[in-house]
Amino acid sequence: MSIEIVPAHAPLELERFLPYRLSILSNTVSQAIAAEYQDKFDLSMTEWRVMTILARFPEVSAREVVDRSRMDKVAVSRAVARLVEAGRVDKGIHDDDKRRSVLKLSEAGWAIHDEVAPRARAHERALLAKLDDEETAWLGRILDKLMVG
Amino acid sequence: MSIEIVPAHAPLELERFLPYRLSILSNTVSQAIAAEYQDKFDLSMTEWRVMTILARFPEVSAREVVDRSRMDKVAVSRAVARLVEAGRVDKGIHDDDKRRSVLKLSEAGWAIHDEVAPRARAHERALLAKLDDEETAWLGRILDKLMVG
DNA sequence: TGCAATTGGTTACAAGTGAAACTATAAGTT
DNA sequence: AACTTATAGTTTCACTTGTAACCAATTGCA
Repeated sequence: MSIEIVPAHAPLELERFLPYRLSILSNTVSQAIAAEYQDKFDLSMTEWRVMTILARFPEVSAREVVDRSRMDKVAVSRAVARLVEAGRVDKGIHDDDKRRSVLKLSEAGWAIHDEVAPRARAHERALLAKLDDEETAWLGRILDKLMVG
Repeated sequence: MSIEIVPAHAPLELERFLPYRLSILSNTVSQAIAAEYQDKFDLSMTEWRVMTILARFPEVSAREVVDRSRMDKVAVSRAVARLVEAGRVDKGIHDDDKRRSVLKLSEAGWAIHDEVAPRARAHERALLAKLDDEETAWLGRILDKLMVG
């Protein structure tokens, strides 16, 4: 006959706890990528993300950047201000709505983008290199499912 | 005959970019869990993580908390200070090494732990409920592989 | 034993961040 | 048109966070 031992408190095992593992993994990867541009270009992660949005969707407003990036409104405002200040983003005013900004990368902005983007992709490849094709495929599908709802 | 258009800049597609997706997913999940304790117990995420470590490994030093949690030394120091201040952690000094702290949850700390831990686990379950058993198994293995090296 | 190097932990300062208040423009209502 | 409401974006203030400097106890070693 076995005696079942009921633990008094049932602590979480942090290192097996999915949200924690996701957090560690995500931070590790993001910081490795950020290291590619933070020192070299004096660029924050928020600024870099704004730049990637502007690279894909030129001439958008700050609002659209917020919508597309899940970043905070204030964070975007500040990132844009710094990017404009540094001459990396050109900022105009929308013709039909004077509240709206019209943002796009400047030449200098594109130059940075074109240097950083391949390095970012290289990090993604390095990460995926740890997986075989089957695992990579599963990961894609699983993330899709986890991210809905 | 098809004309191949070579994009001038090859921008990242943020929403398919693995590091970005991990970041969004991780933040969404972590914030949902944090919502369980931040307002109710005035507890930061760092403090909660320290508490989970102390729940599993009573009588450890701050150094051990750092080692086990991948958190920053200063962050842990501050979290512990607040937890002690709030009467949730008891802090002693190691017998053989007077630099070392000896930390453990107080009664009040355990009470909070025992209330929050099941809610945290419920979030994990809710997340995994989006996956079937096969996907869950793959996810575990994949995270293991991604997190080594 | 004495002194430099190391380690556990805290403090100080600067930079980053979020919530709320604010400005300016636009849209809707009567 | 006059007035309320909503939206785009910025600023302010309090709080958090990260880096580096720091203090005190311990270890290594000449």
